[in-house]
Amino acid sequence: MQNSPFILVDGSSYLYRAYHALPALTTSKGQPTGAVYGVISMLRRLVNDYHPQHMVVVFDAKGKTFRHDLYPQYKAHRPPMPDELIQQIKPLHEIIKAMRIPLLVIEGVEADDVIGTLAQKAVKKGAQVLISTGDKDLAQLVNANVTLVNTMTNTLLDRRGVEEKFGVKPEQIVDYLTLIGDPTDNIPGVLKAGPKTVSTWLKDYGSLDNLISHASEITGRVGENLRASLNQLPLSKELVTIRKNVDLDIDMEQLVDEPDDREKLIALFKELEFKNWLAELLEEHATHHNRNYEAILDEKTLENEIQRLENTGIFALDTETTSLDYIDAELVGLSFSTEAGKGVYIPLAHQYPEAPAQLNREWVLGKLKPLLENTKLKKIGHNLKYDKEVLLNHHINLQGVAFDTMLESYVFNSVASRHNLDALALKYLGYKTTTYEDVAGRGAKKVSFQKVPIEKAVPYACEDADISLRLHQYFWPKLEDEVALKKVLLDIEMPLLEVLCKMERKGVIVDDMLLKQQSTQIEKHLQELTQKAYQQAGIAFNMNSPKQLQEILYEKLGLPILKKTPGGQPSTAEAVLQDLALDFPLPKLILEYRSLSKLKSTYTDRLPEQISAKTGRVHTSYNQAIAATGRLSSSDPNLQNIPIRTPEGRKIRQAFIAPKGYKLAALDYSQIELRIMAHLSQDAGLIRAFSKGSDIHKATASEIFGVDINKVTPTQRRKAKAINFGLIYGMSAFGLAKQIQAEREAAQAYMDVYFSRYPSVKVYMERIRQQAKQQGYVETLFGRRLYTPDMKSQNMMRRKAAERAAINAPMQGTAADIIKKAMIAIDHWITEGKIDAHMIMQVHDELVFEVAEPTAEKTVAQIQKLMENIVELSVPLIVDGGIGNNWDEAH
DNA sequence: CGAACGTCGTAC
DNA sequence: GACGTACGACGTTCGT
Repeated sequence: MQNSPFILVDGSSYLYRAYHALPALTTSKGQPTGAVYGVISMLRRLVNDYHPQHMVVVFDAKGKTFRHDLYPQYKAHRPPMPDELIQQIKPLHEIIKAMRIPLLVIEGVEADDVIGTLAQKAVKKGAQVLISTGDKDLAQLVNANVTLVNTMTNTLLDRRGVEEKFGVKPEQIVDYLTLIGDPTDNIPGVLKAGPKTVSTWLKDYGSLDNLISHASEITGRVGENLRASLNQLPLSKELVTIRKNVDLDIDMEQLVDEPDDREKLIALFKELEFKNWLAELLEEHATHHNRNYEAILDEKTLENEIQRLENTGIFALDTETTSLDYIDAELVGLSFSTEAGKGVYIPLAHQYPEAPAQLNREWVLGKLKPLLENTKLKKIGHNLKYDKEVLLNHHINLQGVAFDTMLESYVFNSVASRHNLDALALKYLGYKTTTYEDVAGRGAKKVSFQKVPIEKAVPYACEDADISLRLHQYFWPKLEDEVALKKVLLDIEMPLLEVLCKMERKGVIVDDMLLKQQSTQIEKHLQELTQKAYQQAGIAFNMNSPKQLQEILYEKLGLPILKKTPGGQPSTAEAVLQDLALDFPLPKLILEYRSLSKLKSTYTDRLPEQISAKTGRVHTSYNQAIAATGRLSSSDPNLQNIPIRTPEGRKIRQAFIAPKGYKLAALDYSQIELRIMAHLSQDAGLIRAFSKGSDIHKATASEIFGVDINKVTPTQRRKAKAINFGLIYGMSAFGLAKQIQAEREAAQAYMDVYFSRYPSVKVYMERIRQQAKQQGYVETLFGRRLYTPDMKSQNMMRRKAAERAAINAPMQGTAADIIKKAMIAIDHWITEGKIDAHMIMQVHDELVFEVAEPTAEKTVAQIQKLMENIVELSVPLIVDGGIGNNWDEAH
């Protein structure tokens, strides 16, 4: 480093070259960035290659220079700088400043002259100078101490290099350039004298002066041209000569490359969408950041740490485990953080050759148990439901779970695509975390966390606790300021975390023998269907492949194309096949095949595989921070989409059974979203219908078809039902038409009549649209917020979709809030009353319980009351309940 | 060979 | 183009 050169960068030459050489990059907003990118990548390379202590970037100033005074036609033919280039100068200068590289723009002189002067000064101070430029003119500055580098082409030019390239010595470059001239700068040379001729002349005569004295000796046309140019050559020489004595009031010692202004640089890279550099910067940010992470490997340190955590009273924690599956997961280590930037990691079960001795897991957990189970010590973490479950595997019941940053993020803005720690750190803290893949590998190379070396595990694990703490420090003040959001977090989501934890761990018994029987039956049926289909098609094909099916149906058999997929392909979707099935046999077979094959692959085959060997039950994961509206989602397996609508599908529910001495009870809210619509819109007609306890679809049919409620036909009710559901989903007349197989105009007429009968519903929908557009979000009854950024999208489709989502969200979201509140209340009631019942499943508007047989009826009746009275609306909430030996029977 | 994507189908 | 919210199976395509 001591010998690092003094680097002078000819910014202007690179700016032009980058602009012309590189593709015209722009940001998504259309700001041109190609030239900035080119110049900055060149600067970054220089810094990386040379680690210079002294460096300066020089740009031409705007306006005239002394050369214009000498020669008015100087650069007269230069076209003005293109707009796209002008726009890039400011951001470029800003980035260079943020990189803390000194930047010079001197009025009245060109960058070359500044560089020439600085080079001279630096050499006098004994420095080796490296001039980075794309301009050959600067070759005149090369000497024993000054070298050129073209960072774009990666070529160095020292004395020998100059001789090789130009055929003359560096001292002769000025004369060389004078004789050749420079058409771009409008500097005249000798006509017809190019590089070859001129280098020969200079080899023979040594210098321009000597050549001029012997001008008469030069033969031919060029000789004549030379003699004709004699008068203006001195001027040309003056123009091409780079000044080394510009008056610069600059202290060379101050031209120092300093550490970046990270924040500024991050902001600029974000703005210009230089994503790779941004990521790199954030990564460095993480590794270079002032962090204090330590492993705890001895008893004394652990005891001190426990004392410290107790004294602090609130801390973040995270667990490292052997598996993502919370039932099987075992602890590999634990991390804690009490202060941003600090963290400790207690490795407990790292196993690899040369792994250092770690504290005994049982001993550590014994020590930590009082701390973790202390309700007064507040815990912060990210997705603590998982940590709580893992700790339960070690007989520790984590208490004092005060803040879950995943839920904080979700309540703060549920629309964010993901709420995982890495994404949040980047989004809200500008912090690039070390990912699990970074320490444990990915794909085939992925190893268990046990195999991760402790020195790698420490920064990873501590970071998780540390970042969670910092995220809490970010979110909490913002949530505290918004009373409704704060309540959603503290009164709904945080308590629900505990309820879901119990439900997941309890699991549900699935009769695998029954499902396997069903699989066998389905398989037989599928075989038959396949054979029939092959006969119809005249060829064997993969019934599961939409692509092959498409070829058979539309190309081979020439069936009419009724609809195309968004990708432009003829659709083989259910609705389409249903239409085709009216006239052709194959589509009907396919439909039957598909529905059975779906049942088999997704349910009857898969569910038995998902029974835990450890508990003999199926344990789903309820995800609390996925659905933008506030609903839960379920996965691994998804127990929220078990079939019910068809008899064959329904049979799968018969495999969900209760243990001995218990029954399954299912309770669901009747028409909850429509009731919420009645409440939110305060539509008198709708409220009246619900209050009377009418069949709501019949009531609607009675209104829109103008018949007595007792005279409503099944068809009328079906249509009314379609309208009711369509409203909740923001459906258009087109959608409704398709749903009820009517003309668009007819559907529109139904909707018009509906709105005239229920005018407040129309007002309400319009109000929601307005609200979504103006304030950018809509709310549930309890103030849960859903942002609707696409309401202002230029894209009509996105805008319309955003409108529908905005209309649906308050209803779907309020329903979600209500059932969540009910779950919390029921859990509380079961615990307090020591009721022999377990909540085991939630399916959006339905709760499923295992209830002890003798008191099943009574228990269900009480749960029903709790559910119905959890909130008072302008219309009654009705809960239907059932009890049975399996889930199907319980309905 | 696995990741990413598209299509389809199940639920509320 | 046209119905909101999810999860997941399967096939296809793409890149390592």
